[in-house]
Parts: sequence; C-alpha cells; structure tokens
Amino acid sequence: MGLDDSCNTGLVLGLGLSPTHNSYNYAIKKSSATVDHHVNPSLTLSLSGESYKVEKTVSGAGDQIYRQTSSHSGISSFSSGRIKREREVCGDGEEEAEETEKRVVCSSVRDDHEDEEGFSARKKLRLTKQQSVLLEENFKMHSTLNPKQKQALARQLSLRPRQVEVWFQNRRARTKLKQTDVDCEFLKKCCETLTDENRRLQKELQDLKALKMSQPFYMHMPPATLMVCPSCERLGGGVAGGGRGSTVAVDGGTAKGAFSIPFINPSAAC
DNA sequence: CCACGTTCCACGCTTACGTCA
DNA sequence: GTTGACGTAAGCGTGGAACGT
Repeated sequence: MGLDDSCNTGLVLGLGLSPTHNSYNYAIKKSSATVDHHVNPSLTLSLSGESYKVEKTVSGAGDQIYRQTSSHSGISSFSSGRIKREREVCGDGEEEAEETEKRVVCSSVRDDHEDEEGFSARKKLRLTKQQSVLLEENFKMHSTLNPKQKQALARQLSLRPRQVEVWFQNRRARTKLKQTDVDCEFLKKCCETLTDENRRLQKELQDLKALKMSQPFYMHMPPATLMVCPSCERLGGGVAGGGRGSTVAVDGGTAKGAFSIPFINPSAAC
C-alpha cells in the first residue's frame, strides 16, 4: 500500500532512454546474427575449482543461444554463481533432445535462483487462485520482501523464492503502471481545468478593458491616489487587480473581495 | 579516509507462454 | 483450427547501496 499512498504526493511523468553500456561480455548473443565469432558454440569455464560447461546445439528455427552475462564485472560475477537459467528450444515438447540446450553446472554454485528440479524449459507457470490470493495479501502488507519473508512465503506457497521475488517485482510494476494511468487522468483533468480558468480570465480581462475604455477620464486615477475610507479604514483607489483581493483592509481585517472603487464618496463605498 | 572490486537487490524493459474472444 | 490481443511469469541489463580489502 505504501506505493499507492506515496504516489499521491508527487506526480512525475516522463519519457526517457536508458543508457546502454558496452562493457559487457556477451559471449554469445541471442540472435545468430550477433554471435561473437571468437566463441565457439561449446565452451567451458574453470574458476576457483568450479567448472561450467555450456553447450549449444543450434536449432533450426529458434536460434536461441545461451548468453552468459554479468551484471557488473563480467567473469567475476559469473563465478559467483549468478548464472542465468538455461532454456530449451523445443517446439512444444520437452523431450526433443537434439534441439535442446544443455548446461552442466557444478551443483555447489547453485543458489535459489536456480531451478531445483534441473533445467526444464521455460514453461509458463500459472499460479493457483490460492497462491495468488496469498501473494496479494502479503503484497498489501508490504510491497517488498526481505529475504526471510521471501523464504517463508515461498515455503508456504510451495514455490521457489525466486518465483515469489518475481511475482512481487511484477506486481510492483503493475501497481506503478496503474498509478501512472491515474496520474495521467489527473493531469488531463488539471489541464482542462486550467484551460477553462485561462479562458475565463482572458474573458474577464477583456471585459475589464472594455469597462475601462467606457469609463470617464476621472475614473482613470493612478494608484498614488489611494485613499483611506474614514469609516471602515479600508484602502480605496488603485487599479482593479483581477477582481479578487484588490481591496486592502488596513487593520488586517477581512477584505471581502469587493470590486474596488475609488472613494469618490467614502460613505457610499462602505 | 579514499578508491576499487564484489555482491546483492530492485527496477525497467523485454520476451515468451497461456488464455480468450 | 487460426489469429490477434491481452495478462503475466520470467529473463536480462542496469544502477545503486553495502561491504570488504
């Protein structure tokens, strides 16, 4: 709920392009057109006693190839076990061995980011109603989870912590998207209101100009001719400033937005 | 104290799958 | 049966904070 609440205070809408960096080690890219020619489809890595092997059997249609990347520091992060999931490129069956990408990873480097039951295809998981409800309830309580909460919730839902994490991530994104829509609607309304107000003020200005032109010369007195009404101690004279608050009460009392008129006849003005 | 490298986390963007009209 | 739109789980790249050296 925190997100929803906080979004009411600041309205920020914008478009931007995120910068791209070139300092990443793309061993192999997704599209076959961008395959780094220095890298063979099969490669092995050996770091601090642990070895990784990535094999690729190029598929006919998919051309889905493993991409080994590092968030920041290339090899070093890779060695920490942050290995991306593998994907199998098969039509719809999982047992098309020839079209399957395989990766053998030393089990000691797996963390909860990895698929516990081996490396299956990216199958669309549909959360059950019950799971969704529970996740939603937890999200209402706190839109982000600390590791302990994540673990507990994952255990409770019989999901992997990574799945819980992803669900919360996507949920936050949806919330934000919804909020952006709301903000957008709000800003549209603001725009309409301001346009109306502007139109109204323009008209008022025109009316005032017309009124000024039609008034006799003695009505066009400079502000220096301000006078104080002897009975109510209000300032008189000057130019009407938009018809609101242009009359000043000397004693700090309430000046009731009256259209100010020079005190030709003070008693009449009060 | 500062610089640097590493790790972790959250986010934005994107992809791919499942569902439905 | 096919197709396109849509919702959403998951992947990837990135920035930033925290921490150790």
